[in-house]
Amino acid sequence: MSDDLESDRALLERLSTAERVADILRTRILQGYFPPGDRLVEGAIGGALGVSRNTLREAFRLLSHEGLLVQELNRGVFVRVPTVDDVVDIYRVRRLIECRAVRGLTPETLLPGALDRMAACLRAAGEAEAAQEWLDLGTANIQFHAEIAALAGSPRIDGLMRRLLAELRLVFHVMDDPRRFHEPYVLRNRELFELIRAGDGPGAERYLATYLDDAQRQLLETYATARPAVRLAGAAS
Amino acid sequence: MSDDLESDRALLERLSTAERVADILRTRILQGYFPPGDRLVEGAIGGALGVSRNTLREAFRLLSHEGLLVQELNRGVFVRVPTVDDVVDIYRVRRLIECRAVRGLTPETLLPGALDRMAACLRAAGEAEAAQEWLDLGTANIQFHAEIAALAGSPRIDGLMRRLLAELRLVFHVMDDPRRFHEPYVLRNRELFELIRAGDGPGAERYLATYLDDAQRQLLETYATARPAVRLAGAAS
DNA sequence: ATCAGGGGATTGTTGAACAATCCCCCAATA
DNA sequence: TATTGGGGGATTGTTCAACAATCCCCTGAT
Repeated sequence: MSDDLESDRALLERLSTAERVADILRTRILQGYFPPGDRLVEGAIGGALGVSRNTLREAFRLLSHEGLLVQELNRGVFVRVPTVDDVVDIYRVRRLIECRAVRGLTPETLLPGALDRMAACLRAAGEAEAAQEWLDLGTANIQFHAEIAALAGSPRIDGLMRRLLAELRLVFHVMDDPRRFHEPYVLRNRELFELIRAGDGPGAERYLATYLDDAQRQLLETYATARPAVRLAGAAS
Repeated sequence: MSDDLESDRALLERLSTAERVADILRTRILQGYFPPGDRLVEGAIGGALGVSRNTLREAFRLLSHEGLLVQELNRGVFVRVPTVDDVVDIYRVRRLIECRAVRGLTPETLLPGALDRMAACLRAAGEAEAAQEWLDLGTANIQFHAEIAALAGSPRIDGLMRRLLAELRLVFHVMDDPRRFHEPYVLRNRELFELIRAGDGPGAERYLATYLDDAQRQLLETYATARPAVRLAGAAS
Protein backbone atom coordinates (compact mmCIF):
# COMPACT_ATOMS: atom_id res chain seq x y z
CA MET A 1 0.00 0.00 0.00
CA SER A 2 2.56 2.52 1.08
CA ASP A 3 4.67 1.37 -1.84
CA ASP A 4 2.02 2.67 -4.19
CA LEU A 5 2.17 6.06 -2.62
CA GLU A 6 5.94 6.08 -2.75
CA SER A 7 5.92 5.21 -6.42
CA ASP A 8 3.64 8.16 -7.16
CA ARG A 9 6.06 10.47 -5.49
CA ALA A 10 8.12 10.85 -8.65
CA LEU A 11 5.15 12.34 -10.46
CA LEU A 12 4.73 14.86 -7.72
CA GLU A 13 8.30 16.10 -7.78
CA ARG A 14 8.20 19.09 -10.03
CA LEU A 15 11.35 20.36 -11.64
CA SER A 16 12.37 23.96 -11.82
CA THR A 17 13.05 25.57 -15.18
CA ALA A 18 16.77 25.58 -14.47
CA GLU A 19 16.74 21.84 -13.84
CA ARG A 20 14.86 21.17 -17.06
CA VAL A 21 17.33 23.32 -18.97
CA ALA A 22 20.16 21.43 -17.32
CA ASP A 23 18.57 18.16 -18.44
CA ILE A 24 18.49 19.36 -22.03
CA LEU A 25 22.07 20.57 -21.99
CA ARG A 26 23.28 17.43 -20.24
CA THR A 27 21.74 15.28 -22.93
CA ARG A 28 23.27 17.41 -25.67
CA ILE A 29 26.69 17.26 -24.10
CA LEU A 30 26.62 13.51 -23.55
CA GLN A 31 25.36 13.04 -27.11
CA GLY A 32 28.34 14.98 -28.37
CA TYR A 33 26.28 17.83 -29.75
CA PHE A 34 28.37 20.10 -27.57
CA PRO A 35 31.82 18.49 -27.77
CA PRO A 36 34.47 18.91 -25.06
CA GLY A 37 36.08 22.32 -25.30
CA ASP A 38 33.00 23.92 -26.76
CA ARG A 39 31.97 27.23 -25.34
CA LEU A 40 28.38 27.70 -24.24
CA VAL A 41 27.45 31.32 -24.80
CA GLU A 42 24.69 32.62 -22.58
CA GLY A 43 23.06 34.79 -25.19
CA ALA A 44 22.84 32.19 -27.94
CA ILE A 45 21.63 29.30 -25.80
CA GLY A 46 19.29 31.40 -23.71
CA GLY A 47 17.75 32.78 -26.86
CA ALA A 48 17.40 29.39 -28.49
CA LEU A 49 15.79 27.83 -25.42
CA GLY A 50 13.71 30.85 -24.55
CA VAL A 51 14.89 31.22 -20.98
CA SER A 52 16.41 34.17 -19.26
CA ARG A 53 20.11 34.51 -18.60
CA ASN A 54 19.64 34.07 -14.88
CA THR A 55 17.82 30.78 -15.29
CA LEU A 56 20.40 29.60 -17.78
CA ARG A 57 23.20 30.47 -15.42
CA GLU A 58 21.59 28.33 -12.74
CA ALA A 59 21.54 25.46 -15.20
CA PHE A 60 25.22 26.07 -15.97
CA ARG A 61 25.97 25.97 -12.28
CA LEU A 62 24.21 22.64 -11.94
CA LEU A 63 26.20 21.08 -14.75
CA SER A 64 29.44 22.58 -13.48
CA HIS A 65 28.98 20.71 -10.24
CA GLU A 66 28.40 17.52 -12.18
CA GLY A 67 31.78 18.00 -13.78
CA LEU A 68 30.44 18.47 -17.29
CA LEU A 69 31.10 22.19 -17.55
CA VAL A 70 33.82 24.47 -16.28
CA GLN A 71 33.22 28.11 -15.55
CA GLU A 72 36.00 30.61 -16.03
CA LEU A 73 35.37 33.98 -14.51
CA ASN A 74 34.54 36.62 -17.08
CA ARG A 75 35.36 34.17 -19.86
CA GLY A 76 32.36 31.91 -20.02
CA VAL A 77 31.45 28.27 -19.56
CA PHE A 78 33.02 25.46 -21.56
CA VAL A 79 32.35 21.78 -21.96
CA ARG A 80 35.03 20.18 -19.88
CA VAL A 81 38.06 18.70 -21.62
CA PRO A 82 39.30 15.91 -19.37
CA THR A 83 43.06 15.74 -19.06
CA VAL A 84 45.24 12.66 -18.95
CA ASP A 85 45.42 13.11 -15.19
CA ASP A 86 41.63 13.10 -15.10
CA VAL A 87 41.53 9.77 -16.91
CA VAL A 88 43.99 8.27 -14.47
CA ASP A 89 42.02 9.58 -11.52
CA ILE A 90 38.69 8.42 -12.90
CA TYR A 91 39.99 4.89 -13.21
CA ARG A 92 41.62 5.05 -9.80
CA VAL A 93 38.25 5.85 -8.25
CA ARG A 94 36.48 3.30 -10.42
CA ARG A 95 38.82 0.61 -9.15
CA LEU A 96 38.19 1.73 -5.60
CA ILE A 97 34.42 1.70 -5.92
CA GLU A 98 33.67 -1.14 -8.30
CA CYS A 99 36.16 -3.64 -6.94
CA ARG A 100 34.90 -3.05 -3.42
CA ALA A 101 31.30 -3.39 -4.56
CA VAL A 102 31.80 -6.83 -6.13
CA ARG A 103 34.15 -8.09 -3.44
CA GLY A 104 31.50 -7.55 -0.82
CA LEU A 105 28.92 -9.59 -2.71
CA THR A 106 26.32 -11.09 -0.40
CA PRO A 107 22.90 -12.55 -1.01
CA GLU A 108 21.38 -9.39 0.46
CA THR A 109 23.18 -7.01 -1.87
CA LEU A 110 22.19 -9.22 -4.76
CA LEU A 111 18.56 -8.31 -4.66
CA PRO A 112 16.77 -9.68 -7.68
CA GLY A 113 16.31 -6.19 -9.07
CA ALA A 114 20.06 -5.64 -9.25
CA LEU A 115 20.71 -8.66 -11.44
CA ASP A 116 17.74 -7.81 -13.62
CA ARG A 117 18.97 -4.29 -14.19
CA MET A 118 22.45 -5.51 -15.06
CA ALA A 119 21.03 -8.06 -17.46
CA ALA A 120 18.97 -5.33 -19.10
CA CYS A 121 22.12 -3.31 -19.67
CA LEU A 122 23.81 -6.27 -21.32
CA ARG A 123 20.78 -6.79 -23.51
CA ALA A 124 20.79 -3.13 -24.54
CA ALA A 125 24.50 -3.39 -25.30
CA GLY A 126 23.91 -6.40 -27.51
CA GLU A 127 21.20 -4.62 -29.44
CA ALA A 128 23.33 -1.52 -29.90
CA GLU A 129 26.19 -3.66 -31.11
CA ALA A 130 23.96 -5.38 -33.66
CA ALA A 131 22.70 -2.00 -34.86
CA GLN A 132 26.26 -0.63 -34.91
CA GLU A 133 25.14 2.24 -32.71
CA TRP A 134 28.42 2.72 -30.91
CA LEU A 135 27.28 5.67 -28.87
CA ASP A 136 24.37 3.65 -27.49
CA LEU A 137 26.75 0.78 -26.88
CA GLY A 138 28.94 3.04 -24.78
CA THR A 139 25.89 4.21 -22.85
CA ALA A 140 24.82 0.64 -22.12
CA ASN A 141 28.30 -0.40 -21.02
CA ILE A 142 28.58 2.59 -18.75
CA GLN A 143 25.16 1.94 -17.27
CA PHE A 144 26.22 -1.63 -16.55
CA HIS A 145 29.08 -0.38 -14.43
CA ALA A 146 26.83 2.10 -12.67
CA GLU A 147 24.77 -0.91 -11.61
CA ILE A 148 27.91 -2.60 -10.33
CA ALA A 149 28.65 0.41 -8.16
CA ALA A 150 25.04 0.35 -6.98
CA LEU A 151 25.71 -3.03 -5.39
CA ALA A 152 27.39 -1.12 -2.57
CA GLY A 153 23.94 0.15 -1.61
CA SER A 154 25.17 3.67 -0.95
CA PRO A 155 23.41 6.77 -2.30
CA ARG A 156 26.62 8.74 -2.07
CA ILE A 157 28.54 6.15 -4.03
CA ASP A 158 25.79 6.17 -6.62
CA GLY A 159 26.08 9.91 -7.01
CA LEU A 160 29.84 9.83 -7.25
CA MET A 161 29.69 7.07 -9.83
CA ARG A 162 27.15 8.97 -11.89
CA ARG A 163 29.42 12.00 -12.06
CA LEU A 164 32.41 9.81 -12.77
CA LEU A 165 30.78 8.05 -15.69
CA ALA A 166 29.51 11.32 -17.13
CA GLU A 167 33.09 12.51 -17.16
CA LEU A 168 34.15 9.29 -18.77
CA ARG A 169 31.75 9.91 -21.60
CA LEU A 170 33.44 13.23 -22.14
CA VAL A 171 36.71 11.34 -22.42
CA PHE A 172 35.21 9.14 -25.11
CA HIS A 173 33.97 12.18 -27.01
CA VAL A 174 37.48 13.56 -27.14
CA MET A 175 38.51 10.61 -29.26
CA ASP A 176 37.19 9.21 -32.48
CA ASP A 177 36.52 5.55 -33.16
CA PRO A 178 34.09 4.81 -30.36
CA ARG A 179 33.67 1.27 -31.67
CA ARG A 180 37.21 0.44 -30.74
CA PHE A 181 36.68 1.50 -27.15
CA HIS A 182 33.31 -0.03 -26.52
CA GLU A 183 32.88 -3.19 -28.55
CA PRO A 184 35.60 -5.31 -26.93
CA TYR A 185 34.04 -4.83 -23.52
CA VAL A 186 30.65 -6.26 -24.36
CA LEU A 187 31.98 -9.78 -24.00
CA ARG A 188 33.96 -8.96 -20.88
CA ASN A 189 30.92 -7.40 -19.25
CA ARG A 190 29.00 -10.60 -19.95
CA GLU A 191 31.69 -12.72 -18.31
CA LEU A 192 31.83 -10.34 -15.39
CA PHE A 193 28.08 -10.62 -15.01
CA GLU A 194 28.32 -14.39 -14.79
CA LEU A 195 30.86 -14.15 -11.99
CA ILE A 196 28.62 -11.75 -10.11
CA ARG A 197 25.53 -13.87 -10.61
CA ALA A 198 27.42 -16.86 -9.29
CA GLY A 199 28.26 -14.86 -6.20
CA ASP A 200 32.00 -15.22 -6.79
CA GLY A 201 33.08 -11.95 -5.20
CA PRO A 202 36.86 -12.47 -5.20
CA GLY A 203 36.80 -13.78 -8.76
CA ALA A 204 34.75 -10.83 -9.94
CA GLU A 205 37.11 -8.45 -8.20
CA ARG A 206 40.15 -9.93 -9.93
CA TYR A 207 38.40 -9.90 -13.28
CA LEU A 208 37.31 -6.32 -12.80
CA ALA A 209 40.79 -5.18 -11.79
CA THR A 210 42.37 -6.40 -15.01
CA TYR A 211 39.36 -5.09 -16.93
CA LEU A 212 39.88 -1.59 -15.60
CA ASP A 213 43.64 -1.74 -16.05
CA ASP A 214 43.20 -2.72 -19.67
CA ALA A 215 40.61 -0.06 -20.34
CA GLN A 216 42.72 2.66 -18.78
CA ARG A 217 45.81 1.61 -20.68
CA GLN A 218 43.99 1.51 -23.98
CA LEU A 219 42.47 4.91 -23.32
CA LEU A 220 45.74 6.54 -22.35
CA GLU A 221 47.58 5.10 -25.35
CA THR A 222 45.49 7.10 -27.77
CA TYR A 223 44.51 9.96 -25.52
CA ALA A 224 47.69 11.98 -25.76
CA THR A 225 47.60 11.88 -29.53
CA ALA A 226 43.90 12.68 -29.71
CA ARG A 227 43.96 15.66 -27.37
CA PRO A 228 45.26 18.23 -29.86
CA ALA A 229 42.43 17.36 -32.22
CA VAL A 230 39.91 18.95 -29.88
CA ARG A 231 39.18 22.50 -30.76
CA LEU A 232 39.28 24.58 -27.64
CA ALA A 233 36.65 27.10 -28.66
CA GLY A 234 34.09 27.61 -31.33
CA ALA A 235 30.39 27.29 -31.93
CA ALA A 236 28.74 23.92 -32.34
CA SER A 237 26.33 24.96 -35.05
CA MET B 1 61.07 27.61 -9.38
CA SER B 2 57.89 26.49 -10.99
CA ASP B 3 56.67 25.60 -7.53
CA ASP B 4 56.82 29.24 -6.59
CA LEU B 5 54.67 30.14 -9.53
CA GLU B 6 52.23 27.38 -8.71
CA SER B 7 51.93 28.56 -5.14
CA ASP B 8 51.03 32.05 -6.33
CA ARG B 9 48.23 30.64 -8.38
CA ALA B 10 45.84 30.67 -5.43
CA LEU B 11 46.23 34.41 -5.08
CA LEU B 12 45.41 34.87 -8.72
CA GLU B 13 42.21 32.87 -8.67
CA ARG B 14 39.53 35.43 -8.13
CA LEU B 15 36.22 34.37 -6.73
CA SER B 16 32.84 35.48 -7.90
CA THR B 17 30.53 37.22 -5.46
CA ALA B 18 28.38 34.12 -5.25
CA GLU B 19 31.37 32.02 -4.27
CA ARG B 20 32.41 34.47 -1.60
CA VAL B 21 28.88 34.51 -0.23
CA ALA B 22 28.90 30.71 -0.25
CA ASP B 23 32.17 30.76 1.71
CA ILE B 24 30.60 32.96 4.37
CA LEU B 25 27.47 30.86 4.67
CA ARG B 26 29.47 27.62 4.70
CA THR B 27 31.54 28.88 7.59
CA ARG B 28 28.44 29.96 9.48
CA ILE B 29 26.76 26.62 8.95
CA LEU B 30 29.79 24.60 10.02
CA GLN B 31 30.21 26.84 13.05
CA GLY B 32 26.66 26.10 14.05
CA TYR B 33 25.46 29.68 13.63
CA PHE B 34 22.87 28.27 11.24
CA PRO B 35 21.96 24.97 12.89
CA PRO B 36 20.55 22.01 10.94
CA GLY B 37 16.90 22.58 10.09
CA ASP B 38 17.27 26.33 10.02
CA ARG B 39 15.65 28.15 7.16
CA LEU B 40 17.71 30.61 5.19
CA VAL B 41 15.41 33.35 3.96
CA GLU B 42 16.54 35.14 0.84
CA GLY B 43 15.36 38.56 1.86
CA ALA B 44 16.96 38.62 5.30
CA ILE B 45 20.33 37.17 4.32
CA GLY B 46 20.58 39.08 1.07
CA GLY B 47 19.87 42.28 2.92
CA ALA B 48 22.36 41.54 5.68
CA LEU B 49 25.14 40.66 3.26
CA GLY B 50 24.30 43.36 0.75
CA VAL B 51 23.97 41.11 -2.26
CA SER B 52 21.08 40.71 -4.65
CA ARG B 53 18.68 37.82 -4.53
CA ASN B 54 20.03 36.37 -7.75
CA THR B 55 23.58 36.25 -6.46
CA LEU B 56 22.43 34.81 -3.18
CA ARG B 57 20.49 32.10 -4.96
CA GLU B 58 23.63 31.11 -6.83
CA ALA B 59 25.39 30.77 -3.49
CA PHE B 60 22.51 28.64 -2.20
CA ARG B 61 22.83 26.43 -5.23
CA LEU B 62 26.53 25.95 -4.58
CA LEU B 63 25.96 24.90 -1.00
CA SER B 64 23.05 22.65 -1.96
CA HIS B 65 25.38 20.69 -4.19
CA GLU B 66 27.81 20.37 -1.32
CA GLY B 67 25.06 18.76 0.70
CA LEU B 68 24.89 21.49 3.32
CA LEU B 69 21.58 22.96 2.19
CA VAL B 70 18.41 21.49 0.78
CA GLN B 71 16.11 23.43 -1.49
CA GLU B 72 12.41 22.76 -1.45
CA LEU B 73 10.50 24.23 -4.34
CA ASN B 74 8.54 27.32 -3.36
CA ARG B 75 9.34 26.67 0.27
CA GLY B 76 12.88 27.87 0.63
CA VAL B 77 16.32 26.57 1.54
CA PHE B 78 17.11 24.86 4.82
CA VAL B 79 20.26 23.71 6.51
CA ARG B 80 20.26 20.00 5.97
CA VAL B 81 19.22 17.71 8.79
CA PRO B 82 21.09 14.45 8.21
CA THR B 83 19.01 11.35 8.83
CA VAL B 84 20.07 8.15 10.50
CA ASP B 85 20.44 6.65 7.03
CA ASP B 86 22.76 9.51 6.15
CA VAL B 87 24.98 8.73 9.11
CA VAL B 88 25.15 5.08 8.14
CA ASP B 89 26.01 5.97 4.55
CA ILE B 90 28.61 8.53 5.55
CA TYR B 91 30.45 5.94 7.61
CA ARG B 92 30.08 3.35 4.88
CA VAL B 93 31.86 5.65 2.47
CA ARG B 94 34.42 6.66 5.06
CA ARG B 95 35.32 3.01 5.59
CA LEU B 96 35.60 2.55 1.85
CA ILE B 97 37.88 5.54 1.33
CA GLU B 98 39.97 5.72 4.46
CA CYS B 99 40.64 2.02 4.87
CA ARG B 100 41.72 1.78 1.25
CA ALA B 101 43.94 4.82 1.63
CA VAL B 102 45.91 3.43 4.58
CA ARG B 103 46.01 -0.13 3.25
CA GLY B 104 47.82 1.04 0.15
CA LEU B 105 50.53 2.79 2.11
CA THR B 106 53.76 3.06 0.16
CA PRO B 107 56.85 5.22 0.56
CA GLU B 108 55.67 7.31 -2.39
CA THR B 109 52.27 8.09 -0.95
CA LEU B 110 53.92 8.98 2.32
CA LEU B 111 55.46 12.16 1.06
CA PRO B 112 56.95 14.13 3.92
CA GLY B 113 54.24 16.77 3.54
CA ALA B 114 51.52 14.26 4.28
CA LEU B 115 52.94 13.22 7.64
CA ASP B 116 53.63 16.82 8.54
CA ARG B 117 50.08 17.85 7.84
CA MET B 118 48.70 14.98 9.86
CA ALA B 119 50.98 15.82 12.75
CA ALA B 120 49.80 19.43 12.59
CA CYS B 121 46.20 18.26 12.91
CA LEU B 122 47.07 16.23 15.98
CA ARG B 123 48.86 19.20 17.48
CA ALA B 124 45.83 21.42 16.84
CA ALA B 125 43.59 18.78 18.40
CA GLY B 126 45.76 18.70 21.51
CA GLU B 127 45.65 22.46 21.86
CA ALA B 128 41.88 22.55 21.40
CA GLU B 129 41.49 19.85 24.02
CA ALA B 130 43.62 21.79 26.48
CA ALA B 131 41.54 24.90 25.83
CA GLN B 132 38.33 22.89 26.04
CA GLU B 133 37.30 24.23 22.65
CA TRP B 134 35.32 21.20 21.60
CA LEU B 135 34.21 22.65 18.30
CA ASP B 136 37.83 23.28 17.31
CA LEU B 137 38.69 19.82 18.51
CA GLY B 138 36.10 18.36 16.17
CA THR B 139 37.50 20.44 13.33
CA ALA B 140 41.01 19.19 13.96
CA ASN B 141 39.92 15.56 14.20
CA ILE B 142 37.98 15.86 10.98
CA GLN B 143 40.89 17.51 9.22
CA PHE B 144 43.11 14.64 10.33
CA HIS B 145 40.88 12.17 8.56
CA ALA B 146 40.75 14.36 5.47
CA GLU B 147 44.53 14.01 5.36
CA ILE B 148 44.18 10.24 5.63
CA ALA B 149 41.90 10.25 2.61
CA ALA B 150 44.41 12.44 0.81
CA LEU B 151 46.93 9.60 1.00
CA ALA B 152 45.06 8.08 -1.93
CA GLY B 153 46.40 10.91 -4.06
CA SER B 154 43.12 11.42 -5.87
CA PRO B 155 41.56 14.86 -6.38
CA ARG B 156 38.12 13.30 -6.72
CA ILE B 157 38.50 11.39 -3.46
CA ASP B 158 39.63 14.59 -1.80
CA GLY B 159 36.51 16.39 -2.99
CA LEU B 160 34.22 13.58 -1.93
CA MET B 161 35.84 13.42 1.49
CA ARG B 162 35.51 17.16 1.96
CA ARG B 163 31.77 17.00 1.29
CA LEU B 164 31.44 13.95 3.48
CA LEU B 165 33.14 15.53 6.46
CA ALA B 166 31.10 18.71 6.07
CA GLU B 167 27.99 16.58 6.32
CA LEU B 168 29.45 14.88 9.35
CA ARG B 169 29.81 18.21 11.06
CA LEU B 170 26.11 18.77 10.49
CA VAL B 171 25.53 15.48 12.25
CA PHE B 172 27.54 16.68 15.22
CA HIS B 173 25.58 19.91 15.33
CA VAL B 174 22.34 17.99 15.64
CA MET B 175 23.50 16.67 18.98
CA ASP B 176 24.67 18.34 22.12
CA ASP B 177 27.72 17.35 24.12
CA PRO B 178 30.40 17.67 21.44
CA ARG B 179 33.04 16.79 23.99
CA ARG B 180 31.71 13.29 24.30
CA PHE B 181 32.00 12.70 20.57
CA HIS B 182 35.39 14.26 19.95
CA GLU B 183 37.60 13.90 22.98
CA PRO B 184 37.90 10.10 23.05
CA TYR B 185 39.24 10.07 19.52
CA VAL B 186 42.22 12.31 20.13
CA LEU B 187 44.13 9.41 21.60
CA ARG B 188 43.00 6.99 18.93
CA ASN B 189 44.03 9.37 16.19
CA ARG B 190 47.48 9.56 17.73
CA GLU B 191 47.80 5.79 17.77
CA LEU B 192 46.54 5.62 14.21
CA PHE B 193 49.13 8.16 13.20
CA GLU B 194 51.91 6.03 14.66
CA LEU B 195 50.79 3.02 12.64
CA ILE B 196 50.74 5.12 9.48
CA ARG B 197 54.12 6.66 10.17
CA ALA B 198 55.55 3.17 10.67
CA GLY B 199 54.17 2.22 7.27
CA ASP B 200 52.04 -0.55 8.75
CA GLY B 201 49.23 -0.45 6.20
CA PRO B 202 47.31 -3.59 7.24
CA GLY B 203 47.60 -2.67 10.91
CA ALA B 204 46.34 0.84 10.26
CA GLU B 205 43.45 -0.52 8.23
CA ARG B 206 42.35 -2.84 11.04
CA TYR B 207 42.67 -0.08 13.59
CA LEU B 208 40.71 2.31 11.40
CA ALA B 209 37.94 -0.20 10.79
CA THR B 210 37.20 -0.65 14.47
CA TYR B 211 37.63 3.08 14.99
CA LEU B 212 34.94 3.86 12.43
CA ASP B 213 32.65 1.11 13.69
CA ASP B 214 32.87 2.48 17.19
CA ALA B 215 32.29 6.06 16.10
CA GLN B 216 29.28 5.11 14.04
CA ARG B 217 27.77 3.06 16.81
CA GLN B 218 28.24 5.79 19.37
CA LEU B 219 26.71 8.32 17.01
CA LEU B 220 23.69 6.22 16.19
CA GLU B 221 23.01 5.39 19.81
CA THR B 222 22.25 8.99 20.66
CA TYR B 223 21.13 10.17 17.25
CA ALA B 224 17.61 8.83 17.29
CA THR B 225 16.92 10.44 20.65
CA ALA B 226 18.54 13.72 19.68
CA ARG B 227 16.72 14.17 16.39
CA PRO B 228 13.46 15.53 17.83
CA ALA B 229 15.40 18.21 19.67
CA VAL B 230 16.21 19.98 16.42
CA ARG B 231 13.82 22.72 15.60
CA LEU B 232 12.75 22.42 12.01
CA ALA B 233 12.30 26.11 11.34
CA GLY B 234 13.06 29.40 12.93
CA ALA B 235 15.46 32.30 12.62
CA ALA B 236 18.96 32.04 13.97
CA SER B 237 19.22 35.62 15.10
C1' DA C 1 57.89 40.26 -34.70
C1' DT C 2 56.53 42.37 -30.44
C1' DC C 3 53.98 45.55 -27.91
C1' DA C 4 50.33 49.08 -26.89
C1' DG C 5 45.79 50.55 -27.24
C1' DG C 6 40.88 50.82 -28.57
C1' DG C 7 36.34 48.98 -29.82
C1' DG C 8 33.02 45.37 -29.48
C1' DA C 9 31.24 41.47 -27.33
C1' DT C 10 30.40 38.78 -23.24
C1' DT C 11 30.02 38.10 -18.57
C1' DG C 12 29.03 39.54 -13.46
C1' DT C 13 25.78 41.70 -10.71
C1' DT C 14 21.99 44.33 -9.42
C1' DG C 15 17.21 45.95 -8.97
C1' DA C 16 12.56 45.69 -10.04
C1' DA C 17 8.57 43.42 -11.37
C1' DC C 18 4.99 39.80 -11.66
C1' DA C 19 2.94 35.21 -11.13
C1' DA C 20 2.82 31.09 -8.46
C1' DT C 21 3.00 29.01 -4.30
C1' DC C 22 3.03 28.43 0.46
C1' DC C 23 2.06 29.46 5.38
C1' DC C 24 -0.75 31.10 9.00
C1' DC C 25 -4.81 32.70 10.96
C1' DC C 26 -9.68 32.69 11.35
C1' DA C 27 -14.25 31.37 10.72
C1' DA C 28 -17.70 27.85 9.73
C1' DT C 29 -19.36 23.35 10.24
C1' DA C 30 -20.24 18.79 12.01
C1' DT D 1 -13.31 19.55 20.03
C1' DA D 2 -11.62 18.54 15.71
C1' DT D 3 -11.75 19.14 10.91
C1' DT D 4 -12.58 21.72 6.76
C1' DG D 5 -12.48 25.83 3.87
C1' DG D 6 -11.01 30.32 2.65
C1' DG D 7 -8.57 34.70 2.60
C1' DG D 8 -4.23 37.66 3.19
C1' DG D 9 0.48 38.28 3.58
C1' DA D 10 4.94 36.70 2.84
C1' DT D 11 8.25 34.16 0.16
C1' DT D 12 9.87 32.02 -3.77
C1' DG D 13 10.42 31.25 -9.05
C1' DT D 14 11.32 33.57 -13.13
C1' DT D 15 12.04 37.11 -16.30
C1' DC D 16 13.70 41.48 -17.96
C1' DA D 17 16.55 45.53 -18.40
C1' DA D 18 20.51 47.93 -17.22
C1' DC D 19 25.31 48.94 -16.03
C1' DA D 20 30.11 47.97 -14.79
C1' DA D 21 33.93 44.91 -15.31
C1' DT D 22 36.42 42.02 -18.03
C1' DC D 23 38.04 39.77 -21.94
C1' DC D 24 39.03 39.08 -26.93
C1' DC D 25 40.51 40.58 -31.27
C1' DC D 26 42.06 43.80 -34.45
C1' DT D 27 44.82 47.62 -35.71
C1' DG D 28 48.77 50.41 -35.71
C1' DA D 29 53.25 51.85 -33.99
C1' DT D 30 57.82 50.74 -32.83
